[in-house]
Amino acid sequence: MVGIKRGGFMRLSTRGRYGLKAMYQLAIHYGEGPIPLKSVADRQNLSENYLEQLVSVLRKEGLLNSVRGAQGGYMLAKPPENITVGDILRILEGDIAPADCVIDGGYECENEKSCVTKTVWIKIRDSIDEVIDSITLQDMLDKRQRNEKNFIDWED
Amino acid sequence: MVGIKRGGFMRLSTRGRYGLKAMYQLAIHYGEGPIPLKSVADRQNLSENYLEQLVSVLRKEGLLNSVRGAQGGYMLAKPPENITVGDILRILEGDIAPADCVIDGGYECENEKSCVTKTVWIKIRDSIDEVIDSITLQDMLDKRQRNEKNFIDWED
DNA sequence: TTATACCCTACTATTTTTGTCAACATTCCA
DNA sequence: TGGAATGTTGACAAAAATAGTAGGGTATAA
Repeated sequence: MVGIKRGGFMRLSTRGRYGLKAMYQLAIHYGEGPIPLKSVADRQNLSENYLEQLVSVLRKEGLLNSVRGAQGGYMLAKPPENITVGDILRILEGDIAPADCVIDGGYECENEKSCVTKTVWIKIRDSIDEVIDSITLQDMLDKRQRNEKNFIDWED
Repeated sequence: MVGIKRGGFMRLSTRGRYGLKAMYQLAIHYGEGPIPLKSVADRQNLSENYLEQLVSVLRKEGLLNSVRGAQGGYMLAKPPENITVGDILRILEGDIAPADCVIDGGYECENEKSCVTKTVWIKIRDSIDEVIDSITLQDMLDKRQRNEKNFIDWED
């Protein structure tokens, strides 16, 4: 079984996972001015340096604004209802693509028109797209509201 | 951008991709007796040794039967309509899991009950499950039938 | 008895992931 | 005005996963 075992399937990397958690946390504090990344990293026990790399990309792509210096930090560049999970994941992880041949403008295999497995990858891709594009940060905040009874501090 | 760039997202490894292609090819020849793996590997320009590792797992899990010796080969252990894409991918790639915390019996994070990002991973997982469990090899054969005008030899 | 083909295990090269580290720039506040 | 807080950037590196390669063994048909 060497070279065969595998941890999982369709897994997101930490980039997407940490990134979404960070964005969610910033959404909770939307409207409160800049939030230092250190507070986000501490809460979630992540490397601040590593998270910084992710957040930096989100800023360049226009999802976050930053304020430098003391009392600075990061904040959402748009209201939570205008940012979807898909926006975040695509920036951090790239396009959704079970296989190369379903990336727009990407590699195409020789038998493009009749490739049957490709139709499977497309269905998978479309179904993921539908889910992540339909959930906004505001939806997540609403969900949190409904969970308030079980609320645990570190989520904020 | 160092350490930041990434090829894609929710990508299958070659294990799942090659494995499904191989199973599809064997489905095409279902009922014709054992098909040598070499013919499958040649058609798809894959390493026979590598494909053998994948196919070996599929056999152990009961999706394939094998016949050793000259004129031997592999064949589906069940009719194509009784084998789903999900059966194949789960055997080769493991359980579907955008994140560890959504694997049954797997790791659970501290704030289990109120974790909002987890609900996102669950929705993604369920939507993939629904797609791959609903497509059988027979469905893929039917699709091929409808594509017959564009039919290209190597797909067989 | 020989060629064909499955069976099994070990090894390795490459790529991706997941960070670390250090130097620097900007801003606030005492 | 100076230092502490904070964002900005790029180089580097350890660890894990992926994608094979290699080669010997075993069973069977012809």
